[in-house]
Amino acid sequence: MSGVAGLAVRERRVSGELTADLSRELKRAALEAGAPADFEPQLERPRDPRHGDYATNAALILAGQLGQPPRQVAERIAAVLDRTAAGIADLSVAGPGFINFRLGDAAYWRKLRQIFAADRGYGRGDAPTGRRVNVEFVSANPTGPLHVAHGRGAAIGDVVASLLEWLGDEVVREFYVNDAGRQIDLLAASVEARWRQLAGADVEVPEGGYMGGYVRELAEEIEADLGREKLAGLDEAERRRLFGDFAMGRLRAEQERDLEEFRVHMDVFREESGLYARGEVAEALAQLGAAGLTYSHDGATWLDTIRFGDDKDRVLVKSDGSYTYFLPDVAYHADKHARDFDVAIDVWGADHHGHVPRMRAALQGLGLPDAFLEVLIIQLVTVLRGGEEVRMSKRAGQFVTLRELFEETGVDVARYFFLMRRAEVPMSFDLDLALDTSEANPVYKVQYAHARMCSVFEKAGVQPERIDASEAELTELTRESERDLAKSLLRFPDVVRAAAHARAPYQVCAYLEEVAGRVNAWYHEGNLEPALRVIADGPARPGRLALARAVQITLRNGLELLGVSAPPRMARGPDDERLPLREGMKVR
RNA sequence: GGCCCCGUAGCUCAGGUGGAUAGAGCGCGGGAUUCCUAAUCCCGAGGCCACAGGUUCGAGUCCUGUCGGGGCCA
Repeated sequence: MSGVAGLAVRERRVSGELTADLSRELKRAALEAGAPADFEPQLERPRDPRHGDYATNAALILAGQLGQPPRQVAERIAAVLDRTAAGIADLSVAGPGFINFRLGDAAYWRKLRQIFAADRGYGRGDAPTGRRVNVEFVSANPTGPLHVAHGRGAAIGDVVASLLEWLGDEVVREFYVNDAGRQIDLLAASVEARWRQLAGADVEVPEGGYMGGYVRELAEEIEADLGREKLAGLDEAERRRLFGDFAMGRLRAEQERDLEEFRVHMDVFREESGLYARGEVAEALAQLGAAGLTYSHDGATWLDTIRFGDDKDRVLVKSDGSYTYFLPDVAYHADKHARDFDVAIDVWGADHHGHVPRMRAALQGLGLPDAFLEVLIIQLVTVLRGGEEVRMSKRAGQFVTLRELFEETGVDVARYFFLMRRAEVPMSFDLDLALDTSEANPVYKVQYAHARMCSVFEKAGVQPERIDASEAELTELTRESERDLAKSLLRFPDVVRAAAHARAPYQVCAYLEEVAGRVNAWYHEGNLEPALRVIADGPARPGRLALARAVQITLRNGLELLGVSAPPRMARGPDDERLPLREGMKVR
């Protein structure tokens, strides 16, 4: 969506107090070198760390304006820059005209201490933004269990919501319940057909009906609950309605229970039937008509969406007088706006991406701001087992349910796997990898790095909450691995912000894996040289324990943001015991 | 036929507003531990960034077209 891309904040571009002095002095130097008064030099983190902690391409940009070679401009800026005031330890002009900076250690250690103070708040914004955001996701029809594709949307929607909360937005997690349409009638008819089959009747599930085994179970349940005689005594329409309500109620409860166990808590379940009952659907139709955007053709009522960029107009009311699914959807979004949200983020499956232009068009027709609606398209999920795709067919009622998936892999693994890929790329969920407890599995790598720090504190006999260190103590940390690790930890707030703006949880996963890698490399040095262990006695011990504490806080907060647990220890059985049941997952 | 997403190492994927020698994990080859839990770490091999043009001092990145994979709509 263009709205999303336009909002993207690049994490490589940096801001914040760590570089405040440098930014200020750099600008001063650039002005002295002849830059226009409104010139704002950009700092970025070089891809290659050997180029320094930060770099600026200011000279390359100014070269054109000044009519001088970039390197000459760079040299000039470098010459007039006050290195002490900028807090830099080192500077170089390189490549086509980049200026690279290395900060003095003091800046890092000063900043690291703030992690202890922030603790659970580390990574969160420090003030509410005042923005109200509605994140609508999953929104499965109440006609069957949630399947794996819902799981991907659930995990991503939930974490996008969390990311925005961390920024300081007020966020509502919402599930839209399509409880009023044709699908519900079909569900009722399907249950009824199964119910009649129970008595030996020779009837078929209707065309397009629901074939899954759960439909038969529902029929059995309703008969057990109410008794066959009572059901048989009802007139057909009434019985049909009863079946529909019963089935829907059960399925909705099951969906909600699955989500809760998947650690997704919805604040609001908004029902389509309520939109009708409150007259909001008719109201939306009237408003669009009053705005002169509808017309009659072939007995149907059409919405002129072409004028807002759709490729064809859309039907709102069919020639038989019934509404299309599109009209209540429009009313629903108007309802979100009426509930005072500043932004509505819809998480949709790939099969709905074609609906985006018409929805935007309709909302524009209602006078809503274009930026109100943001749509996140989640691409398909295929499940792989033994390298083979587990075939799913909705029509035949065959699919792997979300519950089956997370019961087999565990919620942590399932959530993390859904989160670690960009939403707009189709993903394959590799069950063999998910069930692998070795280094191949990134979830465990991150959790393990966290557990290691917990174990260190236990060994050291210190309470992590009490750990702090003076700047002087931190200055004892002189190893490259320690400096690298500290720098990674300090990026966390920037990573959260960038991931939030890009609506991209996967960036948090990538970051946590990077931190875990650096933690392990640092820790490992102690395996080779006992004097380098975190808990080894010596002048560096307080600083190392403090660094370990900062790691613990950062990884724990990062995992919490993803809804993944951060256990204090990782229990692992012997190799032959770590094979969960591969046949456990049924296709239902 | 129209529209959307994607094409980067054997596999799964990062690569930002065009910028320095294109990265990670897995897999593969080699090495490290009687360890503060090795669920780890270190080294190595492995690339016409699908293809062809264009814009630019500079293109994996922007533009056009072609091919290939997936999806949506008729």
